[in-house]
Amino acid sequence: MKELDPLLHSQLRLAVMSILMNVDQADFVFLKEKTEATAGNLSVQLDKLSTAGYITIEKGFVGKKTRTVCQVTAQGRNAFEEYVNTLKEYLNL
Amino acid sequence: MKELDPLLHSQLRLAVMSILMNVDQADFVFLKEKTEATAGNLSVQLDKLSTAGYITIEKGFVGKKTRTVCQVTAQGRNAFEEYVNTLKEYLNL
DNA sequence: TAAATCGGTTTATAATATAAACCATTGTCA
DNA sequence: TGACAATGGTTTATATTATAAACCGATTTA
Repeated sequence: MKELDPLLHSQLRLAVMSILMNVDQADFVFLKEKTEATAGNLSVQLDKLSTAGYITIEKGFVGKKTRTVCQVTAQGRNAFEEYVNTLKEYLNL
Repeated sequence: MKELDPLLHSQLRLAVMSILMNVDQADFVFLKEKTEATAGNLSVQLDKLSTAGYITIEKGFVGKKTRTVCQVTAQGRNAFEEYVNTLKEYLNL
């Protein structure tokens, strides 16, 4: 049985990736609302995804407020698809 | 976003459940070979599934050797199916 | 200007997964 | 026979992970 990418096999990170796969880009606040995660947890998991090269994180401003925008990378997309395929074997889909 | 049953959202436990869903019953040695898990890890995870009521564990003998046989329960079956459905939402399947 | 809010990050803790060490019984073969 | 390996596990210690709590600087609000 193939290994399930441990970076994706985490509820919150998977939720984030799932959102980013459909949305082209999303900011911190949006992800927080959608996933209902705490800010701290989200921050940590975003870092991990970013360190792995699965997403990019851009910190900018909107007026005077900071804004953190995330986007899935090609590598992240591949990893996600591979994860889905592996999972299908586990689930008999 | 719905929660993913944390008892199933674990690589080894998911692998075990996946096998048991297709096989009516399986013994410890078989599960160990199929999943390539260490005996200790498998033992712990089987206990958790059993404590949760997702599988039954029967210890018996074949000749003089012990034999531990596992089977998925109705509750386990339901949980697995629910898990699959929830996951589909994450993966857009 | 004090207090609350926004948008986060850092850090401490709880939970989880995993492997290493161990145990009892059985087989092996010198 | 008696030492040693193998089988079929369990228990326990450790590494990893997830999570929330505490914190921080800037901004708005009263």
